[in-house]
Amino acid sequence: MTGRTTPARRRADAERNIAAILDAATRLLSTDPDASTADIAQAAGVGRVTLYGHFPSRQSLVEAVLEHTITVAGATIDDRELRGLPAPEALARLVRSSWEILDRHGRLYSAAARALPPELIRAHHDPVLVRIENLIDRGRHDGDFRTDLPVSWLVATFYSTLHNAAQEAGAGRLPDPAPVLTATLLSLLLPPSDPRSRLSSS
Amino acid sequence: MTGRTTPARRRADAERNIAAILDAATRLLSTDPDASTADIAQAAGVGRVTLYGHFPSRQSLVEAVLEHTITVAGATIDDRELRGLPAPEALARLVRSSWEILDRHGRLYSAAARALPPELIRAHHDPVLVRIENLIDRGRHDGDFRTDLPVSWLVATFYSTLHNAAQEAGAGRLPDPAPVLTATLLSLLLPPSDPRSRLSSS
DNA sequence: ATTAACTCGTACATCGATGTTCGAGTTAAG
DNA sequence: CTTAACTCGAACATCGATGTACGAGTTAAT
Repeated sequence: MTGRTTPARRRADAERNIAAILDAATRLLSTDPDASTADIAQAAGVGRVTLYGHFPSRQSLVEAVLEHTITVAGATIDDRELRGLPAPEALARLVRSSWEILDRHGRLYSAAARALPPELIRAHHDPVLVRIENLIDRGRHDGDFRTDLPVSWLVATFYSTLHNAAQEAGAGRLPDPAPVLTATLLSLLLPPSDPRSRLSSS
Repeated sequence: MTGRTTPARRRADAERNIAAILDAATRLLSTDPDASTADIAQAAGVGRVTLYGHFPSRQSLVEAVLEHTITVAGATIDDRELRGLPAPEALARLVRSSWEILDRHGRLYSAAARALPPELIRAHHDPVLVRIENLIDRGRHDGDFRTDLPVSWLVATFYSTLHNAAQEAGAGRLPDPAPVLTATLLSLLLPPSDPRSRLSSS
């Protein structure tokens, strides 16, 4: 609820600052989930009081950032062109083009999890997560992805691996993440040929 | 430096409390990396002052916990019996028997990363991490594990997946983690048969 | 039984972060 | 140009966490 019930016409000035704050908060919170409002305000080139003028509490700011990130990521990860492709190819392209955005999305998501009550998190529908899940699901139905492991596990591992790659890349231990990431994710998702890596459906 | 330069004979009483504090700290910090000294003291059944009597600062406590965890994990993950086995089999057994300990080790490690300066972290040699790396390395030399991805990446992904499994299991989304985890890790480590999941060595 | 080690609660100083208030200055909008 | 919206810094209250000081009570060791 960042106040869009009434049009609430703001001055151009204010609008600009709100955007700057949101942007700075997104940037800072994705690297340090515990960034202070003071840091965020400074990074946005704005007084701390101004920040509180627009966001009544730190929590509401985090919430707005979450919503903002979900929107941005959802717009960027436009999968219309991926619809026609076989799932493995679609996933490879998706990762190659936007693993960074996906990772930031994931980080912000867990930053929000630290600062927001769980029910508030769950209240935000997350189209990105849904899309990933749909993609994996489609691959399974087409026989391109493995079906011996639960979908929820595959999705979780997908994000976990993404985050891991971003960490490693950030630490300089992984110069060119995209290809490595793609290979790893496909190893995870493609049907296992070796029986040792197949879950025996006891 | 938790003071083992001189024998420093302590009263049985004190010894017991130190153990209790260390134990409680390990327990709390592995779930919440930001647990307060007050919480830890209470969980240990000890006054906060007593805690500071043994550990001059929160930081030194975290450091002691890290060392303690490394020792315990190192003792439990005794791999003598795994030496003779082929790497994939060894890894499967290792995961099946001690993924929880490995995960706790990983969590504490990242908890320590939050509270300790990086150079202090690096100062603690970590036999567990080394062993995992050795195991993966051995598998690669034997032709059992893939060589198209960097070892450092495989190790990082190993831990990341472990942690992910613990998260999912904790949230009740993964009733029986061990087999799923084993299948996932082997998919990651075994040489890829499908060229789509193999890193093209450009 | 004596002593030294240890424990405990309470109280206090400090620090950093959140959120609020005030008042004076700027700036967009009509 | 006038007004209302907005911004800003400084100051303040509050809170929780860390770390210290004191003093009286327990408890292990010899």
